[in-house]
Amino acid sequence: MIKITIQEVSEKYNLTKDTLRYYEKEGLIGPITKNASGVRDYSEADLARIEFVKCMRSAGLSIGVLREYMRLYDEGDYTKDERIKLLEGERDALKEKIRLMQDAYKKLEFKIQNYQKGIW
Amino acid sequence: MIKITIQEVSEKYNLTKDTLRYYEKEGLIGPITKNASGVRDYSEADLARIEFVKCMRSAGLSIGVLREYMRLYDEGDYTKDERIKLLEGERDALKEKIRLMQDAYKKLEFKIQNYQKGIW
DNA sequence: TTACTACTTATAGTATACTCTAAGTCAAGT
DNA sequence: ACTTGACTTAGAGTATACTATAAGTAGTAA
Repeated sequence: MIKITIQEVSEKYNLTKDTLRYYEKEGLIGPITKNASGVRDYSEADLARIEFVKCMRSAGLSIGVLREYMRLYDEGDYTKDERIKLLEGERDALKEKIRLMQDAYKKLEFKIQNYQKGIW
Repeated sequence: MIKITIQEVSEKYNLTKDTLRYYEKEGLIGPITKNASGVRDYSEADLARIEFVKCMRSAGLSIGVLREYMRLYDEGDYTKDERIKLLEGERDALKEKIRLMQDAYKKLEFKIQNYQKGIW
């Protein structure tokens, strides 16, 4: 009866079962359908959303922002513009973060290459 | 008598005074010399280190890693190889993080450009 | 001298994102 | 029937990085 268990999802995306339940509780994914015994059965759509959430979390988007985005989505089509604005804001913040990290990367690389000349 | 106050450093680097004292307590900077009244007076070398720490923090290097690096530095020249290894490790981790963020950036950009086609 | 402001310390509190524990349920194998 | 193992929940605990509070000191201006 159960097709995709939390165990399988956990292994596929390298997220702990606790994290998957936590994301669900926080409204980032799901609610996941459960069988008669209350056991979760993930759909393909659930998996696609998990992949998206994982990707965004790895880029530093907060739980709060992702929850807000999903909340807007659930509110209906009329929130589309607001959702796009939210995504644009996150995209711009991400761009700046990437810039800072690339700057740090260059500094680290220089420091490693010229270590003897460094102060610390 | 005092040349560079915590107030000035705070404004120059856009770090709160609390954060500057916190970094010092955690061994990331200083110890900063204090005048007879116990008030901090930052040197140019202190500032350079603060700038480095700020840059590395903005890239996500942890307090723990930066403390460890400074601890090794204080231990002496013989820790040089270990320090370089530490920096190389952080550089590689940073590279991977930049990759993940660029991936998320592209996904976000695509989602924004093709919003109507998206699922959420 | 008094008032004000900026500094000091130690310690407590907050935000974020998990991560773990306890107690219990359920289905399958022996 | 019993044991095993994976699932469930609610809620507590942890790690990281600040951030705020309280109580006190020191220097300056009126």
